[in-house]
Amino acid sequence: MTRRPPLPIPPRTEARPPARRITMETVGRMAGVSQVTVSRALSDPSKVSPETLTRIQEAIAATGFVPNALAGALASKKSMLISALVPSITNIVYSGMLATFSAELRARGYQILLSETGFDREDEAATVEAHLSRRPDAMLLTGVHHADRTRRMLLGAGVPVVEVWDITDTPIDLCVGFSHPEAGRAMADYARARGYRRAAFITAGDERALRRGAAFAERFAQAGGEGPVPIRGDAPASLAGGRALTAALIDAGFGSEADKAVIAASSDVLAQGALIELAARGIAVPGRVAVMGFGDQEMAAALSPTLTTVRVNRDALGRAAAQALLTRIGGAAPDRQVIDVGFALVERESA
Amino acid sequence: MTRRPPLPIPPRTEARPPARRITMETVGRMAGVSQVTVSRALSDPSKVSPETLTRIQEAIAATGFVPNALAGALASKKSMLISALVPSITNIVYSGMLATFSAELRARGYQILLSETGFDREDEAATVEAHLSRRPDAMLLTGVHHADRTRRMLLGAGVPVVEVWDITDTPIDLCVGFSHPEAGRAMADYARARGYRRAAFITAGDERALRRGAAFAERFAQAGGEGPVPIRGDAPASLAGGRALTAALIDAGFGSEADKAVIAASSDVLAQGALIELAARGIAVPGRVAVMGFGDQEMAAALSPTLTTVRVNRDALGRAAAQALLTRIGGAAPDRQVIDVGFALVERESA
DNA sequence: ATCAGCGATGTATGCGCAATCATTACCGCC
DNA sequence: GGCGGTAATGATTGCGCATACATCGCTGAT
Repeated sequence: MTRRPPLPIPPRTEARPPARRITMETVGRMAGVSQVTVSRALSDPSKVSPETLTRIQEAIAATGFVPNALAGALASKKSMLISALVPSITNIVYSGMLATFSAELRARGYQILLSETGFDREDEAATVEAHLSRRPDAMLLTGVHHADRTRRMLLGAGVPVVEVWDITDTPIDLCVGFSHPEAGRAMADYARARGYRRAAFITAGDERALRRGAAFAERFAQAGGEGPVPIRGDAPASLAGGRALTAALIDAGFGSEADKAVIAASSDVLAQGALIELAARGIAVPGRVAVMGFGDQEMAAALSPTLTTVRVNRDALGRAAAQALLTRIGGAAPDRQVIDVGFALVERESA
Repeated sequence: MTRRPPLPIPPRTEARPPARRITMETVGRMAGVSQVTVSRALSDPSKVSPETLTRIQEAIAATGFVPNALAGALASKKSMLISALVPSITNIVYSGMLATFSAELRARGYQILLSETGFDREDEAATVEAHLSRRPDAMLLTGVHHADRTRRMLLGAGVPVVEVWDITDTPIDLCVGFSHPEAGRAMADYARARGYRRAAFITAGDERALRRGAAFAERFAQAGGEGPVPIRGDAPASLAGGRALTAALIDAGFGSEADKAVIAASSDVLAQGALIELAARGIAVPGRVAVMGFGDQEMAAALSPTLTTVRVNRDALGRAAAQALLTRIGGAAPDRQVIDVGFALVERESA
């Protein structure tokens, strides 16, 4: 059942008439002043007499003049552009942080140049170079592992940089995030404290998720958990992926014994997939198999059973990143180069 | 249980040394050629002798030169920037389309200037103006309802524009989307065809969702459905919202009779919330109450029961929008101003 | 009366590049 | 052997604005 109306549209718009270029010069002439005065009227109206200001504003309204920020940036060496590189904008984890980050900066007059870089370092380097050519006033990068060339370019350009979603002792410049191994260990500690004796970790393929998984597995074993902790998965996080990974675990005998078992996931979406698969198989959660997520997305509290997960404050992260950059742009040395925003284990019904 | 390590960081980085400005002039001097030759080497290497090219490339590598795209844009009147305005980047509906749109354009050397506009028209107008000041080569807008000022600015600027996610007979320039009333009616027709006698529509507050809801309600009644069709909701789409709206409906007696009843949602997320609430109340889906979603997100097929929904091809939408703009930028009049990408009703278990 | 000081404006310059036009050397051709 | 043609390069200009500096008229203090 598909609709695809043909919709015959009259070709109203031919090639557009070449817009007459309106500049400050044009506006100034119309208002009887010079270009500089128009510039001043826009950047600091208090420097222009009220009558002149009025005439200029009328001329702007009459012509529909919109200042050319490219020329402005070239002359002033301030682009009012902030560049942002994230692995994926369809992932709520990044888009949520970005939304706050941009809102914070837009309020200060900055605009956002955005690129997705996937999870590839060379790709990222090329994107960084492309962004640098726009002379952004600052740049946001995701993660702390970059190609050497990326570091060199950034250092050479002298642009304020903030790396987010991770922390490191050797930031390029600024850094806002939390420790992924710590988070993995916190999940393991929680699982052991609740008495789960066997565990599995299902994960997406991204590097930070894998580090959480590795730390989880190591700590769970150290803390007296039984047997090796299987780590499964390397696809993008999706509900279907969570279901499939869980199905594979169960089919392989995971959770079949009387032992209390827990499936830890690298994201709430994967965890949700696990919940669905377990429900479909009639396996009680957390009675027979428990489930832990990561991220504390909006849906975590709305699922049934509600999802025990790790909360990372995306808003705080985005806001801190924006503030750190603004401080840096302002010329001040920020009080801290590395800001650990931490995380919190949220106990709910699923584990 | 919260971790927030103090992490004392040595203040390694003081104010950065002011980067010595490297320009084509600098590079040229080092390579023993003029600025123009460097420019040519970058834009069309075939115009430069192989030996010269080598020397220039070495100089570029040695200096870490990155061309200034602001100056380039000013001189050439081509910014290689595409501006995109979406209501929300955290909504997969828009971010999914955007991902394809940007990928398509990035492959052609364009970069994306992104802003969220919420659902406010005046806000949008201000953002459009800010974007126009960067002299983008084209612009993407969401929806077809804009402030008069927005239309005027855009027309005046002569920038190629594509409006997405909706269609209209009076596009600003180009338009790629589908008919929301048609989609609402298609949902109603399907529901009636399946024999549901009573219906409710739960919705987010955005204008397109409301138009789908209105069309659904009208058609459902016309097609012999019983009683008025309640339309509920005006919050952002969320799982919790879906649960709450569904709970309110059930508490009000909806679905309590022997009549076959269906809850139609303005998005898959709301529908998922409905599924969860119904499951939590032990109400059989679709036996007692059926559920229909909208969007066919990845999770729709992974839920249990799987979700009957309306598929809109986000990739196709983003790709068509990008292609239409590229054609326009190339100076050609596109064969169609309005492209209806249609939609498809996907029949699954929930209705 | 005189001059420093201030408000309001203008002139001149250059940001870094691309586009246009000019120049040079060298090639083959009749 | 002179000429048109081409490849490789350079000189010049200006995109539209912000910045630095200059100018002008006026006020108030001395």
